[in-house]
Amino acid sequence: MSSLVEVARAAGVSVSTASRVLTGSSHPISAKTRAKVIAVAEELGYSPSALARALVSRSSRLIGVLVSDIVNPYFSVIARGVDDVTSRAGYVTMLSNVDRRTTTEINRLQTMRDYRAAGVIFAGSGHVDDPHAPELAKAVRQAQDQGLQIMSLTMRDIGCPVVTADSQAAAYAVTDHLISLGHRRIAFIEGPSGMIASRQRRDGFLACMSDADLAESARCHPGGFDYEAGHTAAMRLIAHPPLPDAILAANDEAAVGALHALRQARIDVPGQISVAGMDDLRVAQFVGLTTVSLPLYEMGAMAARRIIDASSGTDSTALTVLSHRLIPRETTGPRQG
Amino acid sequence: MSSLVEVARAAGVSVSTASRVLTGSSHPISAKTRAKVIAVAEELGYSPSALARALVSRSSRLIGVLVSDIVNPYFSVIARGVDDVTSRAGYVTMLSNVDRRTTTEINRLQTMRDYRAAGVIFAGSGHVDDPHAPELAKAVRQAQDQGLQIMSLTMRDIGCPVVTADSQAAAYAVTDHLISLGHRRIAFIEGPSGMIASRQRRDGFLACMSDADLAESARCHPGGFDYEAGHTAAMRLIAHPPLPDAILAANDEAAVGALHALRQARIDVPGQISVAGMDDLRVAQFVGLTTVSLPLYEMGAMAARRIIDASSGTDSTALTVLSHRLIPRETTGPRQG
DNA sequence: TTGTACGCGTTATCAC
DNA sequence: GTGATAACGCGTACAA
Repeated sequence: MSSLVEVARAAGVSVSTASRVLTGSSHPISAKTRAKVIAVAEELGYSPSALARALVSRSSRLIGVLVSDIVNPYFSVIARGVDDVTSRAGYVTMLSNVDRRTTTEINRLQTMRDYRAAGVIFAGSGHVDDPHAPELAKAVRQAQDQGLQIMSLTMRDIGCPVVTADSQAAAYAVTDHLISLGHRRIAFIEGPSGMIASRQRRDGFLACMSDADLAESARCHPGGFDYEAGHTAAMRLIAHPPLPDAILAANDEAAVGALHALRQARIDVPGQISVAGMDDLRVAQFVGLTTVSLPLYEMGAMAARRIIDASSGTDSTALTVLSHRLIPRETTGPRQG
Repeated sequence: MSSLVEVARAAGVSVSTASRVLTGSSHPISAKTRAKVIAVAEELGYSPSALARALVSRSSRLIGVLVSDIVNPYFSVIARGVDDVTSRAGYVTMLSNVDRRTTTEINRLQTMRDYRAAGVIFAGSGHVDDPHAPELAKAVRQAQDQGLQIMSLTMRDIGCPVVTADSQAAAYAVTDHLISLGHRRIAFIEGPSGMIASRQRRDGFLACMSDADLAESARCHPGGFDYEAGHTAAMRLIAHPPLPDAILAANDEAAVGALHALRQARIDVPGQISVAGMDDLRVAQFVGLTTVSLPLYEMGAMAARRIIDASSGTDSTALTVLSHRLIPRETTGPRQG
């Protein structure tokens, strides 16, 4: 309700003096007036308009994060990483669900640009051969021209710095783990078709199989990133024997779906077949799923940190790859017989 | 980069005219100039400053939501409900994790007030006998005085409209379901101590037991809202036979923890013991957990809707209670023997 | 150490 | 139909 002028008037000082006190400026102020101003501000319940502040400083302390769906734990962990950094720095996190739609991403980026966000983080992966990609790239460029720091958490050609995990290498690592356990015929349940993330994970799987001279016994099956997809894919595998030695799903949730399908069919895991996933989300812990941990929290946190630091001058690297880690648990074991 | 003045200048018109065109005002404008302005704006990549706009209109199109932890699916579903409504209305969602700390809530509310948010939604439950409650209430009042719409998704005395579910009644409903299956000795694994939400759920359980003349065989055990808490509590139950007829956990995640503890101990569910939870989150579907569905998405969506509507005059009800629904699944069954 | 005055980008009021 | 101009609330040179 009360503005700086009102505080100043009530304290019997000029706006500049009040401003200097309230912003904690280094400008010298007598202890008397400082105390007076602070007291009055407190009494009037003064709330500095971040809007006006941003208007004059040409950049707000707002940081946007674009996720596919915040209900997906993959993204909520990222969002948490972002928010922990932003709020600790006095920034505010703006969240938007884009449901993997590039046009929605463009829209939301535009909106956040309208608010003169300090930066925007693209958390989701793009589509392979996305017809809207150029349009997105253009929107990104415009935003950058206006001073926004854009960051992506996946490899996609939108012309901005990237903080990511090497998901191909991660897929390679779990696959290698399965092979080292003696498994040869390994089925890969793919992610949603057309997503860059899906392709990377599959490529990692195939690369590892190929390097182990097992290209022949690698099988890729259509799937998705959710429980149902994993469940369905596993059901199909069960329906067409022989069962593979192991199943690797493109992410944990699908792996859990597959796991349950196997258990429902009374197939022993890891006795008869091993199962592994990717991401190491909470659900993987719950069911004791072997997986590979991706630095999701750190990706969000680091991207946010970059944006904040960039505002104060530091220049950011174009590509940062954070490391993953294999997490062997109880759903994988040595090959029997 | 380019402001309204620049667009106006480049189009050879006044700022007012440019503004009228770009805001889609009803003010009459010649088709010629309109087209010209639009073309120029497009070419210059004009992005209207939502900041300046909010400054003059004294309210932004920002809506804040305060959650305990966005990684907790309970809250991410709420956040999704909020964001679906806000973004469809051209608003932006601000997200903040407060880790159940009232002082943090106050801080974040303050920050969102600084941005002249249209409203702020408190998603988390408060603490019983919270010493900071008065301070929060005061902060809420100040925010309201400034025009912010404050909403709470739980019953807590902070002086704002509430959109919630009757969690006590929900707990009553699952308990009743267990009783109707013939169970008598029912153990309740409580939520985190000191939370209002925990108390409500326990009260619902106790009320139902009492109404069924089973107050004597009701047992409450300390627990929490997470997997580990449920797991630990169940382990303790297992260590001290006899086992109860059924276990009700304060939420789904704890119930899943308990479920796994039982399975690890080779105790058949629901053969030897029934297990139920509350919330009906995704994990409950996965494991076939009997639970009660709370309208979390709807709560978030409706609260957001209220805020947006209130900005355009409609007055909001003080208390709205959305309905829950019992979801019987495979972890509960009739009492044996 | 304190005060004055301008500009940030819009919208809205009023005049032409 | 169109165009000045005054707010909105703040930071900040510049002056005193």
